Parts: sequence; C-alpha cells; structure tokens
Amino acid sequence: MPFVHLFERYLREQGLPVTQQRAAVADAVFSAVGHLSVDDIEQRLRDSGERIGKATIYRTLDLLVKSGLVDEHDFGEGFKRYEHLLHRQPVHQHLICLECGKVTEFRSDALQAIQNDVATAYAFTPTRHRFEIYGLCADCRDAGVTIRYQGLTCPIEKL
Amino acid sequence: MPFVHLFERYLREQGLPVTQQRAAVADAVFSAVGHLSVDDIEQRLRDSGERIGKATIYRTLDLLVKSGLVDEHDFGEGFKRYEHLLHRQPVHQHLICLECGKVTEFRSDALQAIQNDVATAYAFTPTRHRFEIYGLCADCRDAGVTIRYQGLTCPIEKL
DNA sequence: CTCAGTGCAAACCGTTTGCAGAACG
DNA sequence: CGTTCTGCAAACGGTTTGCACTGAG
Repeated sequence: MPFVHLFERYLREQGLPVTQQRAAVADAVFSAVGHLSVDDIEQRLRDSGERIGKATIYRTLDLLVKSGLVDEHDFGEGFKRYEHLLHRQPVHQHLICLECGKVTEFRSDALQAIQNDVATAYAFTPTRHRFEIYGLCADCRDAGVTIRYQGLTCPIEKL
Repeated sequence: MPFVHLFERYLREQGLPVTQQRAAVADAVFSAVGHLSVDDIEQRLRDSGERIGKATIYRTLDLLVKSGLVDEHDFGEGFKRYEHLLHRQPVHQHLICLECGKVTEFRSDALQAIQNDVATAYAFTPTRHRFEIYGLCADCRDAGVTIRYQGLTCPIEKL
C-alpha cells in the first residue's frame, strides 16, 4: 500500500498526527476502485477487521480531500462519494446512469479549452469544473428500460 | 403572471387539482429571477401575505420540476436551488463563485457536441448534462480574495 | 360528496459536533 | 506530558412522511 505514504506525508507536512485510523481509512480508499460511499468505506474497514467510528471516517475523508489525493462527488443520490486520484488520469468526467447508478469515466480535452474561454469572457478565476452527463447506460437500454418525459406536452406556448 | 397558466395546464393534463397554494408557489418562482432556495421561496410567499407550509412548497416544487418548467440545482451548499426555465435560453451552464456564492450563467454550444460525441462512444443515451465551473468571480478577485492550495506540495511522487 | 391536497409535527438520514478517555509526538 | 484524535451519542438541517382536517372538482 504505497499510496498511504503520500497521505502520511501530507499529514506530516501539516503537522498533524499520523494515526492508525487515518492510515486505515486511507488504505480502504486507495485500495478500492470507483466511487465509494461512506458506507462502502465503513464496510471495507469492517471486512479488514478495523472497527472505526463513522465520525472518524468523515473527519479523515475531509483530510484526504484537502490533501488533493481524493475527490468528493455528489451525484444527487443524497450522499457523497469519494474517489482517489491515483492510478488515473488527473482530470476526467462522469457518465451517470439514472437507472442503475453506474458511473463511467471519460476524458475530454475540449472541456479545458471551454473552461478557459468562458473564464476569460467573464473575468472568472477557475479552480475546477465538473461535467456530468445523465442518462441511460448501454446495459439498461439493452434491458429495455426507457425514460419517458412526464412534463408538459409543450413547455413554451400560449403565454 | 401568465406563466402560472402553464403550470396550471400541466396540472390539468395530469388530472391534478389546481390549488391556491400551488399557484402561489409557482407564482413565487416564476416572478423571481435567479436560483432560489426553499427558504427564499418561503420568504417571497410570506412577503406577499401567503402562509404556506414548507411541506407544501417541497411537494409543489417536485411538480414544477416534473412539469419541466423548473430546474433543480445542487451547487454543493447542502440544500437545493430552483430556477424557472422561462425567459431564458433553454440550455445553459453555471459559473459558481466559491467565495460569495454568486451564480453566473453562460452558454456554450460546444458542450452539446461533446455530449453527443461521448454518448456515441459509450453507447450512452443522454437525457441531460451539467457543466459547472467553480472558482473566484471578478468582484471577489478584485476585492483581494485568493484561493490557496492547501494540499500536498506534489501529489504524485515517490510511490 | 369524494378524493386528493394541506399543515403540522414527527421522522428521516447523511453529516457534524461535544465531550470524556485514548494516542500521538 | 500536552496536544490532538477517537468513539460514542446527541445534535443538526434540509427534506420527507403520517395523519387529521380542509378544499377542489
């Protein structure tokens, strides 16, 4: 688990104690792939015999996010997900299936250019962006799932 | 307030009663500009002498979103914001200031093209996308605010 | 009249916090 | 040894829900 050392280095840089729990949480996140909920992380810790309180998991995740090693995501599920940034492209975006919740990553260099253009136009100093596409993944579509529009038959009309 | 009629039409199309409260909530949303929190909406209703329970506001907002007349946003503030889709371009994106919370809208036709390209590549059926740029608005930057990186000095190194 | 909507308050649920005891450095 | 962390449980805050009552059609 060499990645945990990066987090330990961060803690030392900040003058914070490196505790057993912090290392365990970091290991649980770094040794997994994908977008983990806090419950996922708690489960992984429990499976490896660690018994760590939820509060400590939350507190450690804050540190992991601050360190820049982990990204926090909110896909509108009512809770957050965490994804470590090692072993992957530094910038990527997400396809989110509204049916099964599967998250697929993709890269688009054009987005960075758009961010820069827009930021220049609005005198905005960008620190990060997010681009998410919601819809139906291939599996769900093949399974016959469809998303029907349930809104007005014609939104703009007869003001 | 002609826009409320669109919502009333939606309700009738769905066989749902058009109540005084639903019309009042719709009016409060349609007569405002920008991205309203539920508290904002409640305040607007109170200012016009309406006394409507929060539960009804939430329930009516669900209907407004389903009708397609209102968009729900989550800018990571811990609560949702609502924006009506009348009097504006149908598709737009947001610049969000991390300092003052101000939201600026912009349009980028290139995004639609990216969505289509990515969706084709992954056999994904897109229904909507969101592109948000977070950073510092011109006002906050001019006021001398800066956002300093507090993470690892060098994230990827010495595995 | 009947069925759905409303208001209130309680429940919910992910997350945060206060505090006494345990660990790091 | 002092300072910070941990675990527990209680608090928090936005949102949802149950239920008796009101109102729309």
